[in-house]
This record gives sequence, C-alpha cells and structure tokens, in this order.
Amino acid sequence: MNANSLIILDFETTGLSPDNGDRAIEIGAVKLENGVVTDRFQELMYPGRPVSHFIADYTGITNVMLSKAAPCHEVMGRFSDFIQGQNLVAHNASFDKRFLDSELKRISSGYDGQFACSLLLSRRLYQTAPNHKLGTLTNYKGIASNGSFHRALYDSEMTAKLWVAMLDDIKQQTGIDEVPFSLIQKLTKTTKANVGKLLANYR
DNA sequence: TGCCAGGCCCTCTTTAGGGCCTT
Repeated sequence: MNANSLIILDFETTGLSPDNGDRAIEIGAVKLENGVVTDRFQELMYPGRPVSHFIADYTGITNVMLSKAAPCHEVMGRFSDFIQGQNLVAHNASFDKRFLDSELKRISSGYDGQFACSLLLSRRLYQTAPNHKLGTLTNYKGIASNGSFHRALYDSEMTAKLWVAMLDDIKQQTGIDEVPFSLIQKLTKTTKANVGKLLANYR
C-alpha cells in the first residue's frame, strides 16, 4: 500500500441503495500525493435504466447524457485499475463504499485499500461547524468553490481540499509533519470528547 | 401505485428513537 498517496472518490447514483437495485451513474476521483492532486478520473456510466427526475435535477445528469455513456462494467473496470494499491477516502464513505463494493462485485473485481471517511473525521475536528455537509464544510474552512456540487469529480476535488485542510489542522495540533493513515482511523473511531486528548498526546 | 437504506451519534439510551449524511 502506498503510504504517501490515496484516492478520494465520489459516486453519483440512481438512488440511495444498491440493495434496492440502484446503480452508479458517474464516478469521479482524484489521486492525492503528499497533499497535491496528481491524477484524476471522471466518467459517466450507463446504468441500464432511466434516472428519476429527482436524480436528474439533483445531479444535472440526464438520461440523454447517460445514453451516450459507456456501460457500468466498462467504466468500473477502468476505475478498478485506477484505485489498486491505494487507500480510499469519501465524504460519508459508508455510502460510496456500498456502491463501490456492489459495482465491483458485478465485474468480479475488488480493491485492496482501506476506506477513511471525511465526514466522520470532520465531526471530530470541527465540532462547532453548522453541519457536516460537504458544501457547508468547505465554506466553513474558507475553501473557494467554483463549480457544481453533486457532480462526481467536483465533489471529489472539494473533498480533497477539505481533506488537506483537516490534515493541516491535525499537523498544527500535534506538531507532526505527516499524518499517518492509522492516526486518521484512530481519530475516526474515538469519541468526540477524546479527540483533543488523543491529538495532544500524539507526538 | 406506493414505497424503498444504512451507519453514525446523541439522548429524556442500551428492552429505543430520531436526526444527520450520502444519491
């Protein structure tokens, strides 16, 4: 596993639950190496069924756009190659993990990285934020936004910027130069009340 | 036609319920 890089990803989908037949319609991801975006992945994919008005409104992704896209199995095959050997991050990772697992299972593929969740980390670090939606958090951290939320690549780019800001805050509070993935996992699992103590004792 | 999830996290909790996040 590459310790100095990770993949930040975001799915747009036909709905909330792959167990109910929902499918991915777009995948966006950036590779973050030492805090810098060094690679990108973005593709629409045809899910084999029309998307609802709600999803078209929510994402801006229409059935006409999807009718010209490659089918899910082709896109996910390419994305599987993109993420091999990398740890993974998503905002509310439990959602994206369900769709990643579901779509890769359909093509008998998988991945070897571990997931971290920027939503869970932000709840630990930014306990006074108005809420922990991606758009609110980027605004809260003064991160400039100049694109459309609810598109996969844009959301993954914004999650990457939030991620870098959170790592910078951890570095500042601990004095360490690099934040190991294991510390992220530890922070994500501890109680909110213990975050300050964990960071203060981590040197 | 109508309806659909799941993990986290708090609290008036743990023999439970409801809000927050993601599409």
